[in-house]
Amino acid sequence: MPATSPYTERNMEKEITIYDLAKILALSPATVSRALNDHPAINVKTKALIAEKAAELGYRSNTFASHLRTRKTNTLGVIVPRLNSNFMSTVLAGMEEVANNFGYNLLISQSLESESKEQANAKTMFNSRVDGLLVSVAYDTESIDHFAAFISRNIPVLFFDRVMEHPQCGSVVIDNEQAGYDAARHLLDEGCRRIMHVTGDLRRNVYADRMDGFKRALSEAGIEADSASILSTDLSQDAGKSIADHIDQMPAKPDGLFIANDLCAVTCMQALQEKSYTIPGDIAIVGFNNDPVSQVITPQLTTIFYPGYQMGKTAIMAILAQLNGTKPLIQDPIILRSALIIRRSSKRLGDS
Amino acid sequence: MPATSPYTERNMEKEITIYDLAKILALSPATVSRALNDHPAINVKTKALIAEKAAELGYRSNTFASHLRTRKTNTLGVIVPRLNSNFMSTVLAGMEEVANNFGYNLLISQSLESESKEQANAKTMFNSRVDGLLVSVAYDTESIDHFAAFISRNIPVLFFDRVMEHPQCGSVVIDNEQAGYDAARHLLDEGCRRIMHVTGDLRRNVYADRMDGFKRALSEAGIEADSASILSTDLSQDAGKSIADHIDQMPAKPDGLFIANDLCAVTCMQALQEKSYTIPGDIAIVGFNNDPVSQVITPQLTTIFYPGYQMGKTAIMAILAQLNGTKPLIQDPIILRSALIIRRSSKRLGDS
DNA sequence: ATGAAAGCGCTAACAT
DNA sequence: ATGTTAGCGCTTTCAT
Repeated sequence: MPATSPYTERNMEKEITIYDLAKILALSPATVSRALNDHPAINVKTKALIAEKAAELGYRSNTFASHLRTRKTNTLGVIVPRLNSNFMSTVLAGMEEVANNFGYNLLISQSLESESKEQANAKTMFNSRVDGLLVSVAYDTESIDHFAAFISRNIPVLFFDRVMEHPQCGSVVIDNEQAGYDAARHLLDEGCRRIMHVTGDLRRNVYADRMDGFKRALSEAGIEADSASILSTDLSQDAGKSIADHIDQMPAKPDGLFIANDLCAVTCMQALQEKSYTIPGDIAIVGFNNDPVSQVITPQLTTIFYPGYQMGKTAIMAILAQLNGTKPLIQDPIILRSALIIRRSSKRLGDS
Repeated sequence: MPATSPYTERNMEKEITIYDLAKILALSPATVSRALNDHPAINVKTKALIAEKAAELGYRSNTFASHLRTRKTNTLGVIVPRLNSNFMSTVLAGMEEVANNFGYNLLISQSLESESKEQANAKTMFNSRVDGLLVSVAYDTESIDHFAAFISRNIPVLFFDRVMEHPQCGSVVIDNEQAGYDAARHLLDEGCRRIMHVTGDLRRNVYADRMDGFKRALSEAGIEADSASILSTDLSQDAGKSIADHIDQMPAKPDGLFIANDLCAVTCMQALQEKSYTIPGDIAIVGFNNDPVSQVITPQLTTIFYPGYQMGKTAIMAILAQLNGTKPLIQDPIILRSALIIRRSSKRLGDS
């Protein structure tokens, strides 16, 4: 075999094109193209003929030629902080299901909680010409300038869960303020009076809002949420241990603990138990996310149910609606229902 | 200016092409293209000039035109049974990291454990012209004909975790047989004599191999692994409960239990505890995967560490090596190390 | 070191 | 209902 150009070396089987099909069937490429796209003006019998031949010869549409013409990619970009959390992978599963049903592909990348990686991801997405972009921002993201290129080109950008405010961007969230309120209120109802809240980076809406709800519940109960009762951490498992140490050193220990993440809460709970604190007797605990671990720990962890799958599905539907012009722009955030799930880790009063 | 659509007036930033760049700089498109691709024959100063202007005008390469010419997409397809398991999302996180470093994108889809969905996914991947395909097959996949199109076109297909045998396809796995052996052997060492194994669909290598290892350990110990001691389920959480019911009804109950999935094992364990069995006293339990829940359950669950992140990274490296011709074809499966992690759920003998 | 020109495969006016 | 034709923006011979 003679030396060939770099591209012919790898795939030896020739690709069938609409020209091949056209020639074989003595039709024009245009007719073939229309038939393959189910254009109404094409005779049903012709369509059938073409479809059959295409299948027989293993024709496959060249999406790049198509995209080059149509300027549509049928691909949505997704940027998430991490892929490997139970919540996020559930969101992605929901997204994938809907996107797939509507003929869209997902280009997924993770920022690893870093704004600079997020910027790089955004750039890649932009160059990949995604039709729309779904983002849950990183821990330390300050600005959203890296999405400006999308916005100025009218490529829809939709934030979910960890959202940023922008007049041109939709968002899908849960009511974190209410969830935080519910959690704190529940602890109050169980008789807790010195309640501590462990939260994440307060630049993120999810944590700031939960804290606001927490404070509102306390203030309604006439309790001052002083700064000592709020601890901002990275909500990692390590943080869970540190929190237990911290509590152990406090002169006036809390009798209630609201931690904005189940994994962190569970680690903290175990560390406290090792130090011989009883849960919920000494300290009642509420987590967040309804992660599988929350049902496995003893005692089972009271937590907030977080509709990840539905959030993923909703986000895709919303951005597709925007793409198809079904809805001009979803101004207001779409708010999904979350719910307090009461389990043993917080039940201090009778009734069990 | 000719009549245009109402939208062109405002806000539609025109896409800059290499032709625009060429015209502005009084160069040819060819030079611009070469400069942008860092071709050695181009003057350094020219390159700098072009790069600067490109940045200034917000030029972005049209990957479709590029792909149309080069027949490379820099995209790898990934088909997994489900996105939302701790193991799989960890694998994907590893894949994404490496792929990203090498300038590749990931097109991810889930088969939802169904062969027909897997076939549809494969078709989409094929039409998307992925440069390579990574697959962990569905629960019920019988044939791999749906990957034939890739193989015949020399598009690398690499299986990971749940693999199929094919002379042209590489694979990345752990030594499931050895892991199964280790698990059973450990239970034997702890004094168990009536050991039961709960497994998944035996068409899948991961389950068949673990079972083989299990049987080998038992037979070495002179114990017959009769059919009654092996239970094939879907390894779901519901299955975990059913298993507990089943055991509760057995006349001669097992004193050791090896369940090929942590989530299932944990649910089963909780159900057994509810029935007042003590773990490990009455029944010692070993799971599989080292899922976060395994460290949270009381007593903590002995399990097999499964290097998900590394598996993801390794799989991408292997397929890229094949793509770049660095390695012609990885005939033998790449086997990653797994490890038994002994925790309290299986410690029946002293030493603690 | 740079340029001219020919496509890659498809779609969509604009014909007929 | 079908055909003609002109690009979409890029890369890469082959020339200079």
